[in-house]
Amino acid sequence: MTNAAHVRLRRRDAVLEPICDHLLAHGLGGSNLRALARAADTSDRMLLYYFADKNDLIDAALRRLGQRLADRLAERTPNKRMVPNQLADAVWTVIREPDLWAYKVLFVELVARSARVGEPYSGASRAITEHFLEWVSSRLATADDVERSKDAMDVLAIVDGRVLLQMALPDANTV
Amino acid sequence: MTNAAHVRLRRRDAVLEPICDHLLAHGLGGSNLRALARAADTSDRMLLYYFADKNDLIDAALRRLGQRLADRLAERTPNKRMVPNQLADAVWTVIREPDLWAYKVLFVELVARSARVGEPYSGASRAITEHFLEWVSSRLATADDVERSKDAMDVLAIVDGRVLLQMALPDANTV
DNA sequence: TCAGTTTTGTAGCAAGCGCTACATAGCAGG
DNA sequence: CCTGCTATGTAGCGCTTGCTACAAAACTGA
Repeated sequence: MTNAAHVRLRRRDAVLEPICDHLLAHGLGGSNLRALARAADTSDRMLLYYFADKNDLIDAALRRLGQRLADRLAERTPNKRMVPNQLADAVWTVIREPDLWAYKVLFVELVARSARVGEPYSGASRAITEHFLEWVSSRLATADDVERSKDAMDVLAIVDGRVLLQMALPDANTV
Repeated sequence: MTNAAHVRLRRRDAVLEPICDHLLAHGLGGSNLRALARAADTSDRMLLYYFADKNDLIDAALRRLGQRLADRLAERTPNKRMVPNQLADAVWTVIREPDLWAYKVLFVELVARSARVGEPYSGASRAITEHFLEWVSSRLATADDVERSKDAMDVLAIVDGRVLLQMALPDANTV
């Protein structure tokens, strides 16, 4: 019956939200099935009923987090097209707010894993990055398409570079 | 007797080299005591004889790796003082060579852990970063001291940003 | 040679992990 | 009410991990 499958999908979807929050708060390393189940007020047994395996669950959660980050950024960022350096500064300013900062910390962990472990991390990190790049691109004033996508990569590199430095030297005089 | 302790220290030192290599090749996540022992042609039992515990071992290895990275960079980089963008490009060019690239991948994993786990990762990542900053600073043409150390942070941020982007999108047209 | 110390091997513990087998409870249609 | 499917709890397996207990070997100084 299609209805049964449908209910399962809705449940799956609902459970994903608290799991994303747990992921943000404790990172990939602090997210085993039992802890995630507790966060979602269910059991590890049920998580593996909704999702094929842990990778499937993590993949879904990470993609949703990518979406959430882009949304929150869009909300808090001036809605006009800018020059690369302007945009980088704007994003950098917003992203240091504590709730958004957690996304970037998680992202760094994700990229590290994607380089070592591969799936599901590499797929998710690629998707999130491309998604982010697209959004950055949409806020850039650069006219030429090719040039604009290059600029977008520059913006992302600038922001991520500062993020990494800030993480390594938490109390350095921030730029 | 001092001699015994001395021998132990030498042994400790010798064992560290292959462990660094293993760390570079397999990352922190792929480095449990048994694997590290195999790499160093000894036993986990002996590693815990030379070092207080795993954290102690990892800490020592990471600090040595920081030293090694700075040395290798110095070898392959023009020995003259440069403007920030010049230096960033020079470092970026060198660091993409495969053997040096592994250092940066490991560094990203390290920073991710330092933000979540704390010691020994935060101590090591701070030490490595400061060491690196000092070296960058020594290659900068900037006259004023304060200004130069700011420039050094810029250089590091630029390079690390490109590293992270490259890791997330491995087959993107590199800048 | 012998006592005492340092070094090393063997074996295994306790905890955590992803995942599964099995049984039950709940609910649907006939 | 009965039958069959869906949903969920319980228990635990097999594996990995950091670390340790214990004893034997190897060495050292007298």
